[in-house]
Amino acid sequence: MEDGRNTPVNIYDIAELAKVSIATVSRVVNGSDKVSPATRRKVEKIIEEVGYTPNAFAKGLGLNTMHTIGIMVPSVADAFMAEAVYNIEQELGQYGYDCLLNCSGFRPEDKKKKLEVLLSKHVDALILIGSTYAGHGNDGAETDYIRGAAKRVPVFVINGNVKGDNVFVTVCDDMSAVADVTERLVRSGRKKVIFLTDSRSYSANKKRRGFEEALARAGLPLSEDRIHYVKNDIRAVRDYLEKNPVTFDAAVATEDAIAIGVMKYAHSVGLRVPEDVSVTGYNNSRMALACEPELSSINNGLAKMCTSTVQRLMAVLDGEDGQTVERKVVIPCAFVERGTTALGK
Amino acid sequence: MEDGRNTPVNIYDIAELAKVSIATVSRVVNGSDKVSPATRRKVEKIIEEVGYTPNAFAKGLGLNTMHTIGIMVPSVADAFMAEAVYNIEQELGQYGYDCLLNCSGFRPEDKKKKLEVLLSKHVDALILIGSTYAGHGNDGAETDYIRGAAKRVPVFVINGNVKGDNVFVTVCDDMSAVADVTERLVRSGRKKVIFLTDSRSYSANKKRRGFEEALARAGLPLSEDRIHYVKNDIRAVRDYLEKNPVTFDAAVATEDAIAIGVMKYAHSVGLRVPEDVSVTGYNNSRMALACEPELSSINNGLAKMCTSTVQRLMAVLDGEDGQTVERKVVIPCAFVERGTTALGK
DNA sequence: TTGTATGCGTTATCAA
DNA sequence: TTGATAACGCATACAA
Repeated sequence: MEDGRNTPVNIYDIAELAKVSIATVSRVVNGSDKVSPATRRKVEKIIEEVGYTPNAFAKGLGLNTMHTIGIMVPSVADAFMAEAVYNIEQELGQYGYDCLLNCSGFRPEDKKKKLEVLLSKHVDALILIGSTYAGHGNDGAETDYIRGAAKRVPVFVINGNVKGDNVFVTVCDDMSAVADVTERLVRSGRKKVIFLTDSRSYSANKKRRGFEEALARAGLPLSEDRIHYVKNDIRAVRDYLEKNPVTFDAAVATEDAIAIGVMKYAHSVGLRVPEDVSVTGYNNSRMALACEPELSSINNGLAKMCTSTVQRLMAVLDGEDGQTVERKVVIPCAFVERGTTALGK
Repeated sequence: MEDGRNTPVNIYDIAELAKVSIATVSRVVNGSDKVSPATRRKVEKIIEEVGYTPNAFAKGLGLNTMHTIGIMVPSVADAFMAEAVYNIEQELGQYGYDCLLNCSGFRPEDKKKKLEVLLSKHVDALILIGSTYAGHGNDGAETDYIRGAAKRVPVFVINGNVKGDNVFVTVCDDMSAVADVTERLVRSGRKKVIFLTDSRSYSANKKRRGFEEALARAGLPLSEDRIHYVKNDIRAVRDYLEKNPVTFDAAVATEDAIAIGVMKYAHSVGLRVPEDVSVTGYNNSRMALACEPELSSINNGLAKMCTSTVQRLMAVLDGEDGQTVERKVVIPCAFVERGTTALGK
């Protein structure tokens, strides 16, 4: 043991060296005011000298918390998820909580398994990010595993609607956002607006409904070739459109990458953006600034969703168990117009 | 307590209900083969009925590990960091380890503080991602805090070189990669290649040195206006070039976003890519596919760096303390040519 | 194969 | 202001 590391020094060692009881050491470490200045200094000196650090597991065992929140996302490599995790991590840090991160993928059995892993580590609460955890937005069997988890700790879902006791959700108003932008495209003179998405999740379905209602309000037919399910991948979307000829003069996409795929297609067949076709993306990611022209995109208020989630999480942990904390919060979206549309006011 | 949640059931409860000792319950839970099938079934039945889960803190206290690795990045909102975290999380999960994630920012005092937070949670090891943690790549005072942490647990640094006992590093061969691509640009007939970076980190300095050596080998002068320090932001780079007129026919950037900023500038002043100017990026991120034409970029072998890191981490935790595990691994980079260069073979 | 007893390192209660 | 001691819940060496 000459390398200096792995020197397990505990509260008894400190007590012995300082010639006090472990209770006094504990008081010093935790900043109790029931310690005389003299003994405090004495104990602090020893602690400093031997480099004592309290054992977090023992502390956790006694207090029944290690101030850790479990975060689950399908993949943190996705830009949207990454930003969500970043926001949440920063906010939780402010309150002295840390993040146990878990990437579950999209397969239901994996989600369940990973959720169990997180729970087994005795986290204080769970935050699930992404509409993939919400099934189709109801309280059906597909989200039973979330309600199961909520029997143990409070569960917060971002961007998905799940009903259940001890389950709190934060969503954005996707439907209105898509309806608004679709309506504005039509009013600006576009005759054939198409809708592209990569998912049938709760969130994607809300967007689709917004699109369909806007068409209905405008008295436009909802033909089959208005709706397209594609992969969330620039090249895949371009290839899809090249292989499946659809004529359109505006495209509403539920992901920025999909929108850029549309732009790539337009470029390859000689259509000008926005003169010949308008394109709108979703999430207002950094990618929206990478293409040319820059992509108009819907900002879904991610930062606000994260802030609200963490605030309510803290309220719940602070013991406001029950009705005082909002079960569901809806954040409005904002359309950020750039060069791929010309909607005017 | 009628809501079913927060029902603390421990090993003693199970033992009592199953009429066995806690040792037997423990054996069942941990899959020991020293249990008769009959008692196993009996105990499992009770566990199932009352929904018993072992307390992770108590387990951690006894075994002195909770199988958790601390991950530190400056910001997980950055695409490169996010992908690194994703890779690592997936790999660690295979070995039954979880990630405590911490975003430190770039300020030295914050890095130290956050590192302390991670250590205070009694993680089994630390992984620091990004050359920002490496200072200037030496063993100077600026990285003392890392060696300090390494006195407590093994520390793994990705993309940065730090010397120290119990410190393991994984880097990519940035210098060769930049030197190679610069050389090829010159050979393809470019007269004035410029270099753009956003940092003076260990990694950025290696890239700069590669650029300078390539110029030297080609017998080209290294005038001051060859090297440019800019912000890692598309618009900022475009604005910078518009305000600081430099003539160039090729640009080597240390981030994809910087390269795209150069493309935006070229577009705004009517320069064609790649006919008038060649542009190369770094990290081969998804953004490289978003611009038009698609961006040639250097793939820094992130996936391989992560794999190597986790493998060696496991080796160290498995008790191969010492010399058997490689202290430093260098991963080669690969140039991915797309539409912004025309280097040929 | 099963049970008993102890240690792991805290915090908190209660006396002094 | 300080100290002794009991939880906290588990794993495990040792005994039976």
